[in-house]
Amino acid sequence: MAIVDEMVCFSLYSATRATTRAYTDLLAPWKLTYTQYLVLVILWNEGSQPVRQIGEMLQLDSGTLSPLLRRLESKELIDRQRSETDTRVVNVVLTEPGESLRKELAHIPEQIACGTGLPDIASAQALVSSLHRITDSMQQLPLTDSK
Amino acid sequence: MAIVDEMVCFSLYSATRATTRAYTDLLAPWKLTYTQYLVLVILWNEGSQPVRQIGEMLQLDSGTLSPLLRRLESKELIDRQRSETDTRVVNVVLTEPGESLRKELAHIPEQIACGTGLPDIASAQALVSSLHRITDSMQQLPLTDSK
DNA sequence: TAGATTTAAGTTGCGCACAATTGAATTGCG
DNA sequence: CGCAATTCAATTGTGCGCAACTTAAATCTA
Repeated sequence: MAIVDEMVCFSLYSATRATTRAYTDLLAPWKLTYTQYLVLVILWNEGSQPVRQIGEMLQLDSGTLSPLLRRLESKELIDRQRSETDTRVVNVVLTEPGESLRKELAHIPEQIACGTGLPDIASAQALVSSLHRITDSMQQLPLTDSK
Repeated sequence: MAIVDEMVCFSLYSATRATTRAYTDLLAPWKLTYTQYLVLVILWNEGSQPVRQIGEMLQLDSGTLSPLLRRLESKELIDRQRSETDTRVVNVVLTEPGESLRKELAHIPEQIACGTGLPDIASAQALVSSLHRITDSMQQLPLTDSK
């Protein structure tokens, strides 16, 4: 293997940047980034969530999320409400404009669907499960620090 | 489709970050990033290249490459030599330490190979071609700006 | 050949990704 | 109960990715 695997990683890297650019273009009229969009998708689908939950779903830490949420807040798409039962926790809540953005952005999944160029659902699902396997197995790398 | 496709993009995004983290861990003893490693791989395999060529191969512009090359230069792994025939062009050349790093990092592709968890070359190649298709088709998105 | 266009590399600025640290609050345990 | 350990969010600092712009040089063209 070896060379092929470096190709796997590089083509992953390329494909991700290409899709992120596509989202960037689609989201440009709203000046949203792909990651900001992902947070909104979570809130639309799952309702209000603590920062920690969002971080768990997206595998992002507060170092990424805190400033990102600040930006969404300054766009008035979300509110941050400190929990009363546990004041360490900050709950992220959609504002009314954030809620109504859902319909406005409803066209995006479809556009991305075309963008992938995948022929059918089956091949998309096959790809997804293949990618999940890589993600899992990469996360379990032993780190046999070899120097 | 729609939801599945957002899943394709998100699992791409996750898999890429997982592999990048794996490279980061493997490269930590040398304090190199994945992108810096990619530049070195190009130089090892293709020899000295102008910045523009490297950018074409990695699909990165000078806004990313210039500071990255500066860092590789300050580590004394590369030299930047302005072309004599066309003084706009800067040729990136491996130094002796940069050259010899090749053997020192020869274990990495294998480690990554294990990390992917892919069963055989055939499935790796299938994945790569699937990813290439996505990259190409994403890059050709019409951008029918819909607002 | 002179001037316009194009090209190469660099710079600036912004946002994400992530490691490391901080500070405050809660939980667990003796 | 009281203190140590843990948890949550935020902050700081570094590097990448990319858009927009700058500068200098080469090329094209009238």
